[in-house]
Amino acid sequence: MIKTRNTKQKEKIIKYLKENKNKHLTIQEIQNALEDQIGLTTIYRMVNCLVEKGEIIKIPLDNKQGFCYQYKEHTAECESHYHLICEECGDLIHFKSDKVLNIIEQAQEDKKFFINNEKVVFYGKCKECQKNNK
Amino acid sequence: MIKTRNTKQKEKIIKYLKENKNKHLTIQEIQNALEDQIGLTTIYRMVNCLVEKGEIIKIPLDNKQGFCYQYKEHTAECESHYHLICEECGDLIHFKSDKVLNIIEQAQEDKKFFINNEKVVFYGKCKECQKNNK
DNA sequence: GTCCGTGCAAAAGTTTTGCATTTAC
DNA sequence: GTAAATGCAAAACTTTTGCACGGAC
Repeated sequence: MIKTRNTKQKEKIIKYLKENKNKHLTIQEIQNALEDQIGLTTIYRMVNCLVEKGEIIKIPLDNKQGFCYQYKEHTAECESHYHLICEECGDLIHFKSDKVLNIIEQAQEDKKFFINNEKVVFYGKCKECQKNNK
Repeated sequence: MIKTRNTKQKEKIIKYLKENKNKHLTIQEIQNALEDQIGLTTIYRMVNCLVEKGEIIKIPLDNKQGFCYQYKEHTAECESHYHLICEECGDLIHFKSDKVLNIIEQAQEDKKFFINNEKVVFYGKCKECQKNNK
């Protein structure tokens, strides 16, 4: 499914994703943000197309079913950021560490597995949730 | 939802999970494996209860909706294993690396985020799928 | 004019909930 | 006997599919 034509819907979805490169958006959030109600079907199709083309990443949510999406960052500033997802509140935090690169190399050597550098996820408990239930 | 009573269903589900500590099972796989058809509802409730009690982990699947579950390993042999999930075929591979511990410490320091050592996921492409589409 | 993209409705898949029945204690 | 666990049916939710219509080219 490769979308080649320029449509108003396509433009608006991509514009919104680009304006929110630092956020991880669910399909619902994308639809709610776009005032002139674009059909869910269209958003799903567009987003899946962008995932296939490698322009955005798809991250599974932990505490509920579904996924969130994020435009890939190509600036130096946001390079090599990883994801911390709180198992309790579902919050998604960016995390930078050059140590992950070593692991990526090791997986390549040990298992011949190619790790997608943009999609490394650590689940656990965020600062706030740690406070709340102790 | 705290299950306290001992029932046949509970016993069988836990027995099966324990016997398959090295596997990541979906709800469907658990149901199919247990000959005397235990209701899906019961399996969902039991599994969620075990997740809450911290006896098993819940890992989101990448290429389709849903989750898989695995009994926590407490033996030295399986300690500190992490997960490689193929974005293409959905295969889940175990991976050991002591380098992850450094990252866990760093997340604690930088972000005050407590990473669940049993739930570290690297998405990417497995050996076979790398071969298949080049 | 052709055919791709959209959006509605419907379907498919996963997980949760309500409720009557069964079972553990 | 009481309260908890089970399991069916139905609901809730997310995602996909079929199909007719509209718009891009």
